[in-house]
Amino acid sequence: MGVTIRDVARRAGVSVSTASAALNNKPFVSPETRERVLRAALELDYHVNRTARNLATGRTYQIALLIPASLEHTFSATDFFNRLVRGIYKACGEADYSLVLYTVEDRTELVHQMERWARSRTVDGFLITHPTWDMPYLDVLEARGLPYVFVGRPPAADAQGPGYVDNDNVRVAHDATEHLIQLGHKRILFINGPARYTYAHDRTLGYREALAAHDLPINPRLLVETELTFVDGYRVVDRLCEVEDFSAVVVLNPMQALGVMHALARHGCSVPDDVSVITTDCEMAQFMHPPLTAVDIHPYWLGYHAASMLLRRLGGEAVAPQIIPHTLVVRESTRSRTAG
Amino acid sequence: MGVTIRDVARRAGVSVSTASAALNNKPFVSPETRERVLRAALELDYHVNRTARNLATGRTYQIALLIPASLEHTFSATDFFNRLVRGIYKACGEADYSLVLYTVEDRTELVHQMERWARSRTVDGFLITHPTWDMPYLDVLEARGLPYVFVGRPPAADAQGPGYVDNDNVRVAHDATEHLIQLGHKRILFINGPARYTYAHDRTLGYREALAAHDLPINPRLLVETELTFVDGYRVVDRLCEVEDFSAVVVLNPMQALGVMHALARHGCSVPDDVSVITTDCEMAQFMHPPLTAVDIHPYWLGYHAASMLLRRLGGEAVAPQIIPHTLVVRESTRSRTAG
DNA sequence: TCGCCTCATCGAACCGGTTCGATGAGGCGA
DNA sequence: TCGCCTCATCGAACCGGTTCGATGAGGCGA
Repeated sequence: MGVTIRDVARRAGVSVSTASAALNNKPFVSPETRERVLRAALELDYHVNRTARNLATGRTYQIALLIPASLEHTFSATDFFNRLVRGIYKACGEADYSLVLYTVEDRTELVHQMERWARSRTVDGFLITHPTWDMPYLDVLEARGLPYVFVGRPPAADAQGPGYVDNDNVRVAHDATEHLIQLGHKRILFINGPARYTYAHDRTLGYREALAAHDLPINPRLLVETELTFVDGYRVVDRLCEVEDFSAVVVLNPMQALGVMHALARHGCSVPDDVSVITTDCEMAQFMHPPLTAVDIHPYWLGYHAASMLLRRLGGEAVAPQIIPHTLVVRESTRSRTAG
Repeated sequence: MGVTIRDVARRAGVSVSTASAALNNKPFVSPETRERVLRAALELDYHVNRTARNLATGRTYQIALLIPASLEHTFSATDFFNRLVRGIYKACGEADYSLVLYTVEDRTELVHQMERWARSRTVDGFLITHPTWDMPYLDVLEARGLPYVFVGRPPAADAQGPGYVDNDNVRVAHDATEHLIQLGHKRILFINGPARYTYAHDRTLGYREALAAHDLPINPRLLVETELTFVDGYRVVDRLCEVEDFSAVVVLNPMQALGVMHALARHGCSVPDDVSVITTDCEMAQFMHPPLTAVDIHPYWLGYHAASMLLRRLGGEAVAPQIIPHTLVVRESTRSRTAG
């Protein structure tokens, strides 16, 4: 069945250790010997047994993507996860790494499960999305010396910490808000994600900064934190429509945005005639009625660079945080306050 | 760093082979010895090194999910892929298997890439979605003796073949069409997926059967095969609106359906007042204007049972094809032809 | 009491690589 | 010509498990 390195060595007339050295491009192998070994490998259709190599080197050439269970349903309806995974996959493929998927149904099980994953040594490192302020399972990774990189800014984002790739979420929220202010909007509802995510903190900051820069008052009742589902977005607008006055909504999650659109429609508010709406981009956004103005946070590149960063760390390199630029895509859901 | 089975054996005062036997629940170990070994393992916090076990047993306890590249963008916008993966993941977790993601950007590279995957022996078996009539890369798997299971009916679906899990696509299309016929529709546009997928063949059959059962004529111009994107759905309706007369559309893919909805809107056709539309279910469907009537094909269970089947095959069991029942979810996009 | 059988345990080989100290051929300078 | 140095190659150990034939203690019947 299997051609082993011993077969290759025999055919090339060298020892196993020399064959190994030749196949791994060690510098001290003579050109003729290397040539002979490589030809023998080719003739025998030899390919390294990864399991054996893993055991000998102590590395698995696999990384895990850890998906917080609480996001499973959120992921379902938007393409953030898919674009992220494609980026990660691309980076892994380039380095001949495999991508393993890890998730856990019950968040309270996460520390326990993380211990099992860490002990099993199935992967060389972890990619962790949506960092929160409290991540007790990181202790497990630290204790076992398993590297990890965040997609999103971790709580303690110092240069010494683990690497991360993120958008500048202060500016993401700032630019979305600024876009509406430029259109003449003054009362802007900001629907944020749950406070447990670090990005929610940053986005609140960006929203406040944009308003402050134009000397606009901040109405705390127009600053709402809620979960990331359709129903949560719907409820916020449904509740505030009657009691608060606003002409625009910043809702930087597509599922929430969908809920917002429906609540507005139910209350007889037309988008963008009565209320402008801006969200983060997903494939669906361009097909909505009306097509949604959005900030594209480029999940593919978040994934690609996060994976690349983790692979560099596995190679022993020091890494610095990396910021992926976002872009504003103006479509038809935002309109000048004074016009039509 | 690592506690090995030799440490456990020493502490328990037995040989390594006895320790291994005890830890693996072999029947010939005496109860007292087993007890001593397990206690030693617990005290030392021993856990098997999977890589070493893999090398010794020749198994990796990992399976791969192969995603056809051509579907990447389709997956992005619907939750089929996410639900499928969650089901697969669940089954893997129960058996302590890991899930590895495989895809390839360029379909012509697939055979070549499959050879690399097969040779690397990173996984014990493959889960393959969206089988087509021609899958040359299967020869690679056969040659290497790597088991695989399909999500979807393979071309030669005999009992001896590899296992598969699928909906009954004849009935899926039949039931969708029948639902419209029951509402009084007679001219029903059927937008199918590309003919290269086996399911497209089955669904055409179901559509034809439903019409035939009610002695309704089949207009070949109302039977269209096209790719699975928004634009494809849009184009079909955009083209046919002017030249063909139909009062309902069966479009069993959410992205195509979205395109259909937009094309109908652009041509001034109201759903469901002028045209009824039925699709396959995704989270988005319930949030559309109007909420879409849909056939739920239960991707979670497709994934769960396909993975379970593959794991059973890896355990040496023979497996039989399995059909996941679909369910009709009536919402507001289908309406009686004579009413309102 | 002796011989045989059963069965729990053991030791060594093995899975297929990598690593590292030892070896020895060849070239150089004196 | 001799001794030393360089460097390509080699052999053995190792990674951490599993497997399988060998072993030997204990119990049984004659």
